[in-house]
Amino acid sequence: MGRERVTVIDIANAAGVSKSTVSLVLQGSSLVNEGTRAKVNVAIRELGYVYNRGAANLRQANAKSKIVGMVVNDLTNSFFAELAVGIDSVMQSAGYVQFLANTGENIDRQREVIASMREHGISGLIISPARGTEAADFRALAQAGIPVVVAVRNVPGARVSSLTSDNHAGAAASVRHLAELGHRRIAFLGGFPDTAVFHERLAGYRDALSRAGLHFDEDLAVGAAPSRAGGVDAIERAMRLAEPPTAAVCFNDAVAFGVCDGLRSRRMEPGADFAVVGFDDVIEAKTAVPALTTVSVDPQGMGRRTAQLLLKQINSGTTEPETLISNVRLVVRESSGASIQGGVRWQSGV
Amino acid sequence: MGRERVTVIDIANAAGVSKSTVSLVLQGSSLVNEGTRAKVNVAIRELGYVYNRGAANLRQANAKSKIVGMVVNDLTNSFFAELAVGIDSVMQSAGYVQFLANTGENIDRQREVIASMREHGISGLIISPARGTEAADFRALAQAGIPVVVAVRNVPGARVSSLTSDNHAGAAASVRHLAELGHRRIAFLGGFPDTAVFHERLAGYRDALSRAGLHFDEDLAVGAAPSRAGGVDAIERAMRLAEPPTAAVCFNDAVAFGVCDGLRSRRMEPGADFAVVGFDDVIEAKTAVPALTTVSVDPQGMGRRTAQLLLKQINSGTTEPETLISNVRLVVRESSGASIQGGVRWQSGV
DNA sequence: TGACATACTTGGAACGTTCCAATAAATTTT
DNA sequence: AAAATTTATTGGAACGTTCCAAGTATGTCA
Repeated sequence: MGRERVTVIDIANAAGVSKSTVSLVLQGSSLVNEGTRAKVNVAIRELGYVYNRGAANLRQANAKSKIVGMVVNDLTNSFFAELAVGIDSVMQSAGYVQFLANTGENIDRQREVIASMREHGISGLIISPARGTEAADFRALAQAGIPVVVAVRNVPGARVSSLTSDNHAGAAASVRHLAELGHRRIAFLGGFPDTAVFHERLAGYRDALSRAGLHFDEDLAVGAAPSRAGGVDAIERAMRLAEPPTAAVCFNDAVAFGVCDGLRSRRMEPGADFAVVGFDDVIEAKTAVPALTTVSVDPQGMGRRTAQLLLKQINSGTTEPETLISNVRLVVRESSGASIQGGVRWQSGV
Repeated sequence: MGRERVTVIDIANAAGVSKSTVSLVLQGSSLVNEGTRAKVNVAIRELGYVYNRGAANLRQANAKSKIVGMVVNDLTNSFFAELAVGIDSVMQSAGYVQFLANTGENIDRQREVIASMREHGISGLIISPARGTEAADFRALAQAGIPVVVAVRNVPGARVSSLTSDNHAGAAASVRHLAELGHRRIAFLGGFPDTAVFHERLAGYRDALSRAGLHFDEDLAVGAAPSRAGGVDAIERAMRLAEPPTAAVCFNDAVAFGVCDGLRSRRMEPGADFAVVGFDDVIEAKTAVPALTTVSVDPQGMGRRTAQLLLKQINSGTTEPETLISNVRLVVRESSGASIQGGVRWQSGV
């Protein structure tokens, strides 16, 4: 099995040239004669030579390693899986290969994997940070001149690039949609008030409310875990109000599904008796019953843009932070009660 | 920014010892005096030293690189995302870091990423191969003594380890379940007949059929793309038969969801008017309406086992192929019509 | 013809680590 | 007290590549 490694020297001998010439061929230099190049390439093929990037990278200390790191907080969430696919497609085309690590919101794991990736010589990092990530977690990388792009979630105070979705606009569009359908009591359900994402979405909600001539009722903004269970909880608290809402903008799709569950246990049908709007447009959103009206953020596209941003920073050698905001768009389906009419109900998502 | 790299020599000078001693400390050797070790560790911390695994790996040519590769055919499929998470958790604990690449069933991409990973010095590869992968695609790796584990899908004729789920048993259990509910016309829907997985599941279906005293009707086995659209297609063809089925074992969950869609467009309610069983137990299976009865293969657990198998091979230095089959279990939910009774319906999956 | 440019090719040093054989100092054995 | 053993430390070579300065032919110009 494990034969001895074939090196440039072996192919130099086989081709009757020096190792320097072989190196030039490998780099596609125009300095080398066509005939020599052909001889070398033959030898490469015949001996089954495999380029050793580790060695190459060791020599050119300053140069880039063609490896980037990618750290996500929860890969089982299809949003992040899609994000990863988007990033991967761009990186592959650029000749990069990527490390992937899942932190599962565990901040110690996150620190470990970042350190490990650094030892392996990544030339850039894309991270969807675990909850509780601090600016300090990126300081070492920044000091070493390794560009970092934070995706999806923001880390307050960190001087790194970021790409987030337009939370403000998304929430605002949801409110506008519900107001146009005639709703006057629109709730904002779910989410932890200690995150930047929460505040951005809440602000979009408030702004659109006042723009629609509705006043902001503090009781209608009910925080809860950004999960299905949190959604159940939130809708229950909201419906116990003296003047309950007739519609809700939810923090994300998971909350929206929970709200639907909660409504049903009160014998109300989402879409018909109460309008629900989500955020994220996860895969299940369009196949759920009723199909979820939600804000689509195109995770793959976001992944691609994130990758491009990182590549730009790697190539330019700058660590100057850049902040991008990804457009979102409201996808109207059934849960907001707008499209329920004759038959369409079962067709969507096919 | 990009300060000069701190090397063992720098910390050797700072600590007043030789680079060799620093190296010993880094490797946790017991040869070095406690006091010296402490001095060195202080210097490491103060200078912000980062271990250069590339250089280390270059020296110990034979040794393992602490990098493994992972290639999947479709990361957007939550099955593979979960598989990746399972692999990741084991690899992280073992101090490995993994490359991830998504091929999207594109065999050329697959070849490229495998080559690229090899240049980067992976010491093992886990792959869920793209359709059309041949044994030859792994030959170079095998020759270099790099262990390969094929997961989920088999590659005929390849002398590499594999870990697949027990397709035969899963399909058989589904049939048994449906037969016990009184169904006599049970269809097998979806899947491409040119894959090993298809044949294994079909064989399980046939065996269980005859064991239940039912005869195999060729018309009831209808192939189709293993996707939601394929499921719609398959159920439509099946229902047009002179003697249509009353239940179906589906190739996978995507097909099962398509079958549900198709049934509804014929005004039949899956679970009540027709029994549907899926395969895979993807995340959406339990939250769908009706919740899907399906064969659970525990993708995360499979990922963990796959990773363990690869680690074993890396550590033992053997490329001797090993074939593992992962247990499966039928999860009875609503779509097979077995559990619909008073209230439970909306509770599941919350 | 000699000076000079052009087109290739090359040996050796360097990158940051580990390993080996050698050494020095402290301790034990004879 | 010399020899042997143990305990700690070390300089230099090596891993596979790239880069640099320098080399050898050729061809061109005055």
